[in-house]
Amino acid sequence: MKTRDRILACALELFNRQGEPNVSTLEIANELGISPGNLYYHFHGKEPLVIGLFERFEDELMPLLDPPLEVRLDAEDYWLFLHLIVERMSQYRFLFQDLSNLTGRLPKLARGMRGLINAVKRTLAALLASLKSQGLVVSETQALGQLVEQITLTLLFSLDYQRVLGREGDVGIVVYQVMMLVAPHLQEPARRAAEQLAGKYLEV
Amino acid sequence: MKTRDRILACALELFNRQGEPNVSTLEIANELGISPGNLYYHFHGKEPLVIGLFERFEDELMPLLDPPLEVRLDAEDYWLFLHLIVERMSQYRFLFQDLSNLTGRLPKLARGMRGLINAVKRTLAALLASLKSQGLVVSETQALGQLVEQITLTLLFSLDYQRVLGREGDVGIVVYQVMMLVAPHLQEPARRAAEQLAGKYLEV
DNA sequence: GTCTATATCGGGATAGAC
DNA sequence: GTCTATCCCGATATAGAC
Repeated sequence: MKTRDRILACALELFNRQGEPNVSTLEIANELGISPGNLYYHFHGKEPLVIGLFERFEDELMPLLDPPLEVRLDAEDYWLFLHLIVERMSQYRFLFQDLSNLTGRLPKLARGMRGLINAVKRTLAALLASLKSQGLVVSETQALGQLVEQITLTLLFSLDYQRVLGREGDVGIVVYQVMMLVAPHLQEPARRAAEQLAGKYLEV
Repeated sequence: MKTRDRILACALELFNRQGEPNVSTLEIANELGISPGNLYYHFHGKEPLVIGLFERFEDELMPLLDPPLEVRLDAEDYWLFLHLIVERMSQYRFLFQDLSNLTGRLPKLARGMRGLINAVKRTLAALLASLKSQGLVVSETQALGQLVEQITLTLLFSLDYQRVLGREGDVGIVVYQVMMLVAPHLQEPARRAAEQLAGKYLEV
């Protein structure tokens, strides 16, 4: 494994554990057992490091956003889709712990993040539209647009929310929250099923 | 106005504008036209400053959380209540821009914040229960519990969300989002009314 | 590519005069 | 209470040897 990659991996680990603002380049170098100068040779500071990690995240997430919309999909596909996204986000959770700061400090990151978020929203909307066309979803288009916003907000901040409350954040609770968010918009048989299934997610 | 209060006011201003991590005590002193030493005399660093501001926020918010539950209140009271809370939060928005970091760094703040959040949740739940007892709200208790969580999450992070998206965050959009969150749980006449009224909030 | 050593810089902290 | 003048420290940056 190349040093460059080891640095990225180690930085990700430390950022996730302690929060990006609380990790210095020196700390990363020490943890890896290399010199600060060496780290600087590969990455000129923390910013390129963060950008590098974000690009990885982007590369890993984008493929998940291709919606297989051809055939009829049901609510369960929706949950699976959400689960995959949340899973991936939690691997790079430091990006979302300090979202405001990071995007404020790094305009490049801000642009990239906005692009990603929009891609996620498009996919969410497409999936919802598909459910609606099958009669599984009943609400108006306006309400569904707002629902997409709510889901996105929840995806971005739910782990933070859990952390602030002192619960340790796990992936399951995010999926649970989103399911409960969608449930009121579902037609009655599917609705109850969703609420039941959501409960299962909490226990895991 | 005493120096101590001027410091607090100025710090609040700068924190809100630039984000707490991006403001140094030196900067605050310069802005005020006093010396760093003087500032240090009043507040030994940024932490007591942040705590001081939080305590003010607490004092201002708590009175709003006394729910006047005696008489029948309708959905409109709910919106007003939300509006007041959001308004107050936006005056201390720096607290929420870096919630994770701040609560991570300052355990005292974390405790206080959790207390406040719980108080808000209790009030939200009480109001919803009141609406339900009048038949205005139809959903199950489980769903309502989850709704309270969602509203709280939205209150805490919606401004952040707007900022990340590049829209400048205003108070109206938060109220709008929360209203749309509650709407699906309302009985039909009230529901449509809520969605209509919500639209108005966007234009302001 | 990697190391050691040093330079630079900014924020936080503190002493002592007024 | 307020100022000036330091000091300390950690983080970033960079030069030059291996």
